[in-house]
Amino acid sequence: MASRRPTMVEQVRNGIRELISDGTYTVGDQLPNEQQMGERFGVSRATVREAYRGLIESGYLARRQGSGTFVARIPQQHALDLNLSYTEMIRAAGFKPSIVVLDTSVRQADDSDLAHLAMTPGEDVVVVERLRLADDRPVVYSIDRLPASLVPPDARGDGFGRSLFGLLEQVSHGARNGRARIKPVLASGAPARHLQVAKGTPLLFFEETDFDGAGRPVLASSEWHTSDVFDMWINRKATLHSRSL
Amino acid sequence: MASRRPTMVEQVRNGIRELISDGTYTVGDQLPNEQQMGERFGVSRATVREAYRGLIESGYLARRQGSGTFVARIPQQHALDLNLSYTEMIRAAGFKPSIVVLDTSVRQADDSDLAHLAMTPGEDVVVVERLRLADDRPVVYSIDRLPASLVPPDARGDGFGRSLFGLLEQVSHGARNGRARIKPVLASGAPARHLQVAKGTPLLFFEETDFDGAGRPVLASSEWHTSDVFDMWINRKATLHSRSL
DNA sequence: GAGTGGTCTAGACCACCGT
DNA sequence: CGGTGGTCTAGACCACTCC
Repeated sequence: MASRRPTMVEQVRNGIRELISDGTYTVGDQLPNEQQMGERFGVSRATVREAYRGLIESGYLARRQGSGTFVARIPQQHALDLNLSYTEMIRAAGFKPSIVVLDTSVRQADDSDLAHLAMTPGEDVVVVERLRLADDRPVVYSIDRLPASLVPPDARGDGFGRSLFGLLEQVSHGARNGRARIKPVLASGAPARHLQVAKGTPLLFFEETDFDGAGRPVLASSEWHTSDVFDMWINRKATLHSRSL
Repeated sequence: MASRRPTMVEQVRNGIRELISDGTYTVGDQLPNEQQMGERFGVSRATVREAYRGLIESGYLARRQGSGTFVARIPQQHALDLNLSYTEMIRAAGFKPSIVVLDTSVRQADDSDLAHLAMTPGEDVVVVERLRLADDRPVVYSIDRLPASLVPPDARGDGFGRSLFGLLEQVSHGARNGRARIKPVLASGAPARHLQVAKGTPLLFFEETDFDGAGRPVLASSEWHTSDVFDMWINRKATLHSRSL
């Protein structure tokens, strides 16, 4: 796993991040235009443009045609659409994140697994039940499933006995994008018990599938979220939907 | 308001959409590579790349490095992050959308308006209370506020008496992106009554601000959503958050 | 009108994927 | 290995915003 030489775009992107974090530019400021920034880093305008694009997509910058590129007014670190990692979200919201593994097991894939994880009948799935905490307050109770075939062969001894959790961490770091169905529900049973809320408390329920870079499903999760510790955000944008499609 | 000449990128984008909607390529198919598609439309590779990029961002296509560009497996028309228009979402989910205006009024901006809509004390806001239906079943009850200053001068006669709703339509079509805080709540009061659900039914509550192309807030909404008529989706993606920012 | 981002070209080389 | 997308350059002109 030799570390790759960073691309020009990455170098420029990191350079810009540094210019912001060291206070050279701050929230609301206009950045140098694409040409000037290119000269500063010794790259072409197209390269700066690509670097800016990435920072815009992750919410750091905002572009306004005809006027300039600006440091975004609102830090959007814990928007659901820009982050797959609850650990990061909790940290970005200003809390200390932690995770408790409640249970781990291995079983045969059921119909839901076959559908969500593109598995074939008879394959095994690994199931992990976890609780996430923000400053020791429970905020997410989740049941995660992943194909056992994603386990490296050398870790498959005695029924995955050792660290299913480490495995899951490894898999979830490989996840690049996901698709969540969201739904409001009333707390009851295990979610209510683990999140330490009264039955009937409103919770957010997510049914999510995460995919790796190649578009393969690697993780299916059912998650129950409390809403009182920190806010959940979604960035929305209009896309031009053609009538013909 | 002369209609602009479509750019090459737009032409290519529409051409590709047509190739998909007429069945030349279907879900899961690999598209011609960037070079070939460029030859087909008589444009450079960079132009095709930009067209592909837009279609990927709106969920129609998926790119896999080293293998190709494909028609996305899953139509994502009614994902919350890719669509600002509930009318479109309802339609995409296969229902007939309609809207009932329950009430319209004008009042002075309160503190919440000042904060969300970047207004100055003493300005007026227009308030519209609406109910959206999917095949005549109520699905969203909302209270929308917008700065009265967005009303064209010639429509400002007698306290905006005529069609506040048409005005809101006009403004909301100008909205390009938004930011929603989501929260699960229990139905009660006006939302329960208008959505025709029992008190205590779990609802999704959105507190949303929408912005125009220049980043100006144009619309602040409080929305209560039922979850039983159609599903709400969020597309999520991992973004590389630097530790320094 | 000056300055900005938006589009576009032609060509090059690299990194990754599958066979 | 061949084919794909990913990166990068140098230069040009257009469209928009704001003074």
